[in-house]
Amino acid sequence: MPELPEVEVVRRGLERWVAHRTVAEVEVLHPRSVRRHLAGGDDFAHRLKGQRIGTPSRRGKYLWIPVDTTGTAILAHLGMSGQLLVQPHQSPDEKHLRIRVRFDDALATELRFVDQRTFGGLSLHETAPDGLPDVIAHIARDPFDPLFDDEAFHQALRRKRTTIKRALLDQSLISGVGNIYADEALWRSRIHYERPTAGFTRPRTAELLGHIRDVMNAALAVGGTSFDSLYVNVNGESGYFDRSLDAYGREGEPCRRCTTPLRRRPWMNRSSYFCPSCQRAPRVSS
DNA sequence: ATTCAGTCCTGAAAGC
DNA sequence: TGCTTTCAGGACTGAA
Repeated sequence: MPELPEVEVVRRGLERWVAHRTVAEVEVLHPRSVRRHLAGGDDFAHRLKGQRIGTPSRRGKYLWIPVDTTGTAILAHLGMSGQLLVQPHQSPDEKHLRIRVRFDDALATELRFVDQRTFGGLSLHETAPDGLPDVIAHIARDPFDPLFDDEAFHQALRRKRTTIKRALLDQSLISGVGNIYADEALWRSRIHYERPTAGFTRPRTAELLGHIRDVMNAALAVGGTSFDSLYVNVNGESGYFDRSLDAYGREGEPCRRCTTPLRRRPWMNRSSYFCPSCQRAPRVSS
């Protein structure tokens, strides 16, 4: 489940292996993987052919590669199971290969978008003067963006009538945080996922942001998180951070702070993992 | 305006 | 054994 650290690992791989190459041909093998490209797969392939691509950027879980001189960029989202692989031409096609990009050079490698569940995809979009693809203008800066505004984030939390985990997953407030790192950062902060944001104090917001940055930095340091081999980075290597998780996926296992068994609660069609002792539920709900 | 449930998808694992 | 059900969940859509 790629979140910010995993996407950043992919971005770095793309920067190393495909930046500044010229596209020879694009093959779209599944229409759903280009569904955000409204003109369709043929148009996507045609527009990229012969174009030189630039250095990849990232905001939250989105990454994009500018297409030189066109004012557009290839936007990528990995969804749940997407991978961007750089593979030798002769490497056999992956079972869930959705898009292939061949290059006009002698490196003998191609870029492949592989995605079992097809929640992710590639598309081409116009870019704003700052380079941001227009369709992700609503995505907030992520906590590693130098222009992320901690104070503005705090004030936004205070204004909302929602609970903290919903807010963390709201990509228009803060981007890059998904279910896993939300649970991890809340555990580190000893905050229950249903705590209302309206009552957050400035120190509490600051501590939470600090833990979000810490846990994501730790994941980045080991190359991302992997649970079931669905996530592989651009060089085909899995991350190992899952062994370091303190909350996510640890139902019934002892809290590493207080030994209380962790709990799992169904939450918004997914799960929340927490320590019932360290992370006390707010007094009343609704 | 804001919040929130429903929807998409595949395959592993659990249930019967 | 083999079929059916459940679960994983990011982000968009449209309803309340």
